[in-house]
Amino acid sequence: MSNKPEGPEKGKDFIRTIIDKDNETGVYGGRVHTRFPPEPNGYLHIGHAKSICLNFGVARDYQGKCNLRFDDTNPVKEDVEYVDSIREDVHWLGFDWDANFYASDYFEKLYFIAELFIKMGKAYVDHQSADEIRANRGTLKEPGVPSPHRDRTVDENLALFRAMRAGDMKDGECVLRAKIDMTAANVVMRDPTLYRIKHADHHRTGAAWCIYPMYDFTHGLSDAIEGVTHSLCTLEFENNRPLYDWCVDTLMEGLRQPELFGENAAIYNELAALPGFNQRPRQYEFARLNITGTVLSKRKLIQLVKEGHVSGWDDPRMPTICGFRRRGYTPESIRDFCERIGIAKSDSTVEFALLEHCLRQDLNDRAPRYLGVLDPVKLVIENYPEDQTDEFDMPLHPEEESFGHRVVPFSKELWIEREDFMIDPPKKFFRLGPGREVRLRFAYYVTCTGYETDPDGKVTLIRASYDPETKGGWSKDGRKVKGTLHWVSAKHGVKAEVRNYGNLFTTENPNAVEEGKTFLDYLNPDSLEVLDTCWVEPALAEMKPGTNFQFERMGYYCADSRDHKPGGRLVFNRTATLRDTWAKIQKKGDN
RNA sequence: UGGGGCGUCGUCAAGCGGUAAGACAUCAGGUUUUGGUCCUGACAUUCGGGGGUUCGAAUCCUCCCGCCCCAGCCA
Repeated sequence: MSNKPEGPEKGKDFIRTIIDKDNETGVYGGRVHTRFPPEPNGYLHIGHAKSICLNFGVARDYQGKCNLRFDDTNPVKEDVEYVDSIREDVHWLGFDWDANFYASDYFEKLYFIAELFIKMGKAYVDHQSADEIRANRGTLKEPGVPSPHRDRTVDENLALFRAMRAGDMKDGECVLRAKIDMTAANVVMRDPTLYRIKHADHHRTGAAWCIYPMYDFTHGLSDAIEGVTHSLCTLEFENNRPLYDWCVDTLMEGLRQPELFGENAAIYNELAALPGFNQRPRQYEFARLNITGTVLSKRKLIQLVKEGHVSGWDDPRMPTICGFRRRGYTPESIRDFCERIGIAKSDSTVEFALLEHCLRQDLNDRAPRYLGVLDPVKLVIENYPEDQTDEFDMPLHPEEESFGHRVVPFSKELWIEREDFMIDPPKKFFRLGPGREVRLRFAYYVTCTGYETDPDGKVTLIRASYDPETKGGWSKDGRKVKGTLHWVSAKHGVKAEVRNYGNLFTTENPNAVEEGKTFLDYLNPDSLEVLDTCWVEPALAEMKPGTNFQFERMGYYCADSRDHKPGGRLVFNRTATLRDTWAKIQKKGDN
């Protein structure tokens, strides 16, 4: 299809450029292996989608592999609820892992690697309190001071570490630390903690362990064990890369010293035989995703859920994958978005409008069209016979005939949108007003002959006459109308609840808040609008939960996956509005 | 001079010494039985700033400025 001239591919991100280079030099023998490594301590959000699309996308582009690996090294924060949701969300996004591992799968191996480090004189047990360790770590500008336990003998350290594992010590009594450099300019390298004691049940390993490895120790080694080649993470881990390398390098060095293996030779030989130790993984960092108008930090999302500011992780206003799913976003639109934003190293905030564009582009192609009146006012066609009914065959998609048709009944009394009528309309208003003629979509031309109001001046009923010669919405005489309105037959319409969602926050950047305020002070009190007097065409009564469609002229909607019941209560979520140039014109007029 | 990163259109983002891609947004038109879609056009003489190297610099050197990350027994 593409007949572009050859040459260096344009627009490739820096990571793929690195991989190209690696493939040229053959460091990994052409292998490309990535992993998506979430901690199961919360639900995935759109920021994770960026990482997922990158990691799985790279594997796909290079015929490589991508693992799903749960970084489950902190049992007190993690739960199976989260691992289940993460697996579901990754699948829903359209990706499948070559293997699903857990860091906890490696607890035994990691433990022996820690022992190896001790035997190499590269790790020691420190009995300083957490406070003492912090105090002795120094500051960003001053070096740290060595622990008084830093020079314990190998035998002493080994005995202590084994006692840690055996459960002989209480939480916090001591830790295993890497012996690196207390004066390192990079604070991460000042004898980082490798293992801590937690007498806590783990969601997978139960009570088997009371010591748990730290992220920095676990991550690179897990990558190496799995044969990962390119370990992609976000920018805030740049400072951790030297430690990542230190752990992998130290292990490789240790594996070259069989005299240290002792009775655990089997496990060390197994490790040495893994591809990850001949072709060691490298970490690369890219900028995490920020989107205008929302928050993407786990802490804040948890707060929104726990404090009840939203109905749950899958509240359609949430930037979580399950929130977007329930809102009606398609996986295709999210993937398209992730491709368009690119991968780079500069901190950036993408406009929400881009995501919405991707969504609309996808839904325009695939959403069937229906008629629904959300804020109804009655329209009576005075010259239309009382007991007559027309049945209009209407296409489900304006451009794509393959969507087929459905039949929509029409009768004397109809519901139309309240905002489609004005008693005293301005010149650019193309809709209904006294004496004006408009088209009822796919039905007839009607002319407004009168209206009624209540004492407050609110329109309660509109009268009109129709032209029988315009059946189907065409006029044989070539007469044109400026406006086309959607409608629902009052006699045949079905009642529905519509939930319109707006921005969760009132500010573009809820992360940058005024002094003394929190992001919660910017919650939009009007982010959810529930309309429970809507009338929709009969065909929608049997719609399956989760189905995307468009209410013509109103927006993209989907049947709610929790509350919508075919044949029963109908609940529709607004996924997105249509682009609205009329609203723009109005706004201009106001100013 | 604590260390590590980053600065190209309003927002993302290509570009890697040969004379500023693309997308979103915005604006102006056209088509239209959705004020939708679609189509057309406009939109960085300039790449954080100053010097320098070069026939030629967003790309190389240098100084300066701004922003982000790091002192968890979190990830």
